Amino acid sequence: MLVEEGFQGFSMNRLAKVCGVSVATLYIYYADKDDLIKKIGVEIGKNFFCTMLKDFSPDMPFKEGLKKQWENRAKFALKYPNEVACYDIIRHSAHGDYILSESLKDFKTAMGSFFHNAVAKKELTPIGLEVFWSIAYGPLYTLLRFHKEGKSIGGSAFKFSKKTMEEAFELVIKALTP
Amino acid sequence: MLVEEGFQGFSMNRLAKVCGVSVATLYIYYADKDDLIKKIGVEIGKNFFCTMLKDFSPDMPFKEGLKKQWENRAKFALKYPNEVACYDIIRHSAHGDYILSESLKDFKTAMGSFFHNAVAKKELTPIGLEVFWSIAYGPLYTLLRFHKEGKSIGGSAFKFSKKTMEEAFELVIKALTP
DNA sequence: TATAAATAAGCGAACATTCACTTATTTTTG
DNA sequence: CAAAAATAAGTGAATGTTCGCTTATTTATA
Repeated sequence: MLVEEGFQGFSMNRLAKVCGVSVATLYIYYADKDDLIKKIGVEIGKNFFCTMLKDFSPDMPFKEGLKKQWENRAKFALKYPNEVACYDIIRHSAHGDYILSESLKDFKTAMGSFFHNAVAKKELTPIGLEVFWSIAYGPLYTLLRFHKEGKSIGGSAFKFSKKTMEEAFELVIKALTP
Repeated sequence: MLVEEGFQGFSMNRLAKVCGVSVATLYIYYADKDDLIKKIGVEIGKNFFCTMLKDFSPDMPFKEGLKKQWENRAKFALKYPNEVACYDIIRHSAHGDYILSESLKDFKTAMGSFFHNAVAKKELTPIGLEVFWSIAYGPLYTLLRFHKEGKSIGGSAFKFSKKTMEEAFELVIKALTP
């Protein structure tokens, strides 16, 4: 409902009707509407970041590790487009901060280590953490947004593919490695 | 109101009260709530993309042209944070597609020319348009999002600066130029 | 030019509907 | 049969929207 109709079309009464349960039943499992939204957001976020770290270790060689993260991220986006879209909506709502801080908890430590390891091993140009992040993931996120919207800049049709991803990935590596 | 309280806290009656007019007056100028939101979104979007093209020409040398776009984009984000945040909220609502297609109309032609010119002049590695866009602007957008949220990955405080922007920009140029 | 007619702009109060949430009752389960 | 789970049927408050009416400005008429 959130994805298809946005926050405006999302209400407890309508949700209950669609689910085939009474409104009151919702309030057995969730304290209130905010609680429900938060819990959905956190649940998606947990899965999201858990998937991101699959077969990944902060000790991996930089290029290999980043590639794995791109693959995991892309796989999740393609497999669960609704969940991703829903997460995006909730993150852009008033609960955004809470959701993010809650779901990033485990993820951020792993990423911090990965970054510092790579710099120490001289596999990564020493730059600010934010700049690193923006170059390393910004392009991927942009491509996935194009895919979600079904079209790229200019309105022409676009579909995310392994080939597109690898083309972008090589350029990112070119930018980040000494 | 949209920025400070989100879609949930935004109603026609409250808007009218804050504006110091009657609710009925709003309906003289806007057909309904959706119409009002759309028109605000399109207005911001038009300004947004107009600013992006200030002092820019598709014939400029690639590096110079891209730098100008980065500067224009960053300047707008820092000067009108509320407008940008509002635009972001509306774009993530049910009206997102309409707003985007409406405000991108003029912008996309200029960007297409810029891209093709640069490839023809061999100032830009020949790649897919979407890959180009993702590398060229993805990092900037990511940095501006960090700035808006006031913190970067991991929760540490972050403030967008010219220095940060230039560090990222040089890496993007490194990735995109032959 | 003075006055009447027409139009534009705005308003408060009300409309039906929907909202998040609750209570009192019934059904299911162990 | 007792506890837990689910429900139907509400609650008042808030929602988007409209109605009948007033005030201010412009245009047309005598």
